[in-house]
Amino acid sequence: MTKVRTRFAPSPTGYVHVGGIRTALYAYLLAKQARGQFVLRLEDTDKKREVEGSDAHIIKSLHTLGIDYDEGPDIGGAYAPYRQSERLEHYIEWGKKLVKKGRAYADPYTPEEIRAFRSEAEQNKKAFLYRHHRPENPPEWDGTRPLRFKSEPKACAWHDAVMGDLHAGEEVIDDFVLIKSDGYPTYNFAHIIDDLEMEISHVIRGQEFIASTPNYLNLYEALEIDRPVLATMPHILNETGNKKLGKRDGAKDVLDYFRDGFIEEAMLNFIASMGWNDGTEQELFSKEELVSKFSLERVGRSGARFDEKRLIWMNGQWIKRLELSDLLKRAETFWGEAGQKASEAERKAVLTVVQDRLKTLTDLPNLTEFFFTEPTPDWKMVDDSKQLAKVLYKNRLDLLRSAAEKLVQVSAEDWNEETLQNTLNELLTDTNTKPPVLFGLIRLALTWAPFSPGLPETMRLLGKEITLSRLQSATKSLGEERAG
RNA sequence: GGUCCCGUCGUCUAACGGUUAGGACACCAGGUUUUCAUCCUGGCAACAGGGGUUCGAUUCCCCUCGGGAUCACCA
Repeated sequence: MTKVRTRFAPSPTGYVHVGGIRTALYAYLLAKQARGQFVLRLEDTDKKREVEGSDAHIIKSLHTLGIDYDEGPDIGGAYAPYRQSERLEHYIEWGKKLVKKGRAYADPYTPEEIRAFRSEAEQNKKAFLYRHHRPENPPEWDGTRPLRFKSEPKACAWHDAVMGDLHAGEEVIDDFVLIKSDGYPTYNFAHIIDDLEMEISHVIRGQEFIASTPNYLNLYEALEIDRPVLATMPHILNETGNKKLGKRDGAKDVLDYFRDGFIEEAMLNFIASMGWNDGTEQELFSKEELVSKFSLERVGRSGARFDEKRLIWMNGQWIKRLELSDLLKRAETFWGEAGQKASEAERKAVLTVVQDRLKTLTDLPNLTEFFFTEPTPDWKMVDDSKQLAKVLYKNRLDLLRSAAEKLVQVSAEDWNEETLQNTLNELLTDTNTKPPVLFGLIRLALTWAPFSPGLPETMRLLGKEITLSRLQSATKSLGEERAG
């Protein structure tokens, strides 16, 4: 097996969204699976579009997700530098080689002249091709004019590891710019040179590059070099499914998902499964499993929509599988105000009872804050509940009082889940009430939260004293509610 | 518009000529003498359309329709 080297080559023009991450992830998986290398290369050849700090942001995104590269701009490597702006002499050198071979020439036209050619072609309803205006005696290339590729138009067919056999006619072949007048190469040229020099074996990229691939093929030929394996990913579509996911349309920065309480296992699993599956009915894959099971052959050819509901479900699944100590660490920045101040032991105890219910870490305050601080009664929550809304003021009062009277009899030593459960059940018969009503009311009186752990668990953790005092303050607030 | 790619439940997908078209998310209904949530069980729900090829097409071919990408001194 030849060695596998893949790369992720973003341009530092901002953040990375899930589409970009998926491309990076697949390249990473492919390399790791073959015990090859995954490299990060920054394609910063358009200084106009460059966004300050985005290289650090991209690096952080990859680190956060655990997509670790073996070589890159910040860590170096045998093929350094990994920033295209630092490799300019390489492109110039190859450009000169092409000139010498008669396969590249300086562009003598001004931008205005080219615009004129273009509009003329458009008026005649013909596709504009620069090569129709190829100059007979181009000036010498001195670096101040664009260097253009002298293409050899012909139909071509090639194999793509994901898309299968692809083809295109000669009408798509043109004399594209290799090196711009500012001395920087275009993507079209730079990526080919870098992939060659960095010995990249597999190029994994988005569908938007299919259209220009025939031109790359033409260039590989002119350069007389072997091309890497090409693998083209279908796009990830936006939520409405009518467009490729893009920053302009509000595609989120992947780092935002972490801020929103998603964890890396879920993100990786979810992103990988948009367009890939192993053919079985398995839904949950760890990074290690992805590395061993991934294959380009099983990547689908049609675009996938981003379904956040599924991500949320998956996140809950992964949170559930976390070791408690691990969850504690990850939850650190997500606690509510009071939870923030609680001791580690308290947090741990609370986490134990809520772990199964967490979908995202941002659920934490809602689900736990009442354990640490006195909740504010909100009778609207009672009225919003189908069963509870029907329970009248007097009955509410009676139920809360009976609950307090009954629970006060449970001794501190017996304040455990089993006893509490039994006590609650007795209360059910005593008051001749249906569980949804009695327990629903007590749950709210104790937590005033939209959702919470089981009642006996909650009461045990709260302790006898707090449980009783909350029942009392609920009773009191009910009185005030009525008066007001 | 030219060129190219794609088309299975609402969504992510399995199927590589013969299946009651499978799973998951979402949704709905029950259950766990306990609410919300979790969990369990069940239900709803798809081969874009039309022609071929074949004993037999979701699967192969053609056309139509639909969706997307791309046509820069951006990547």
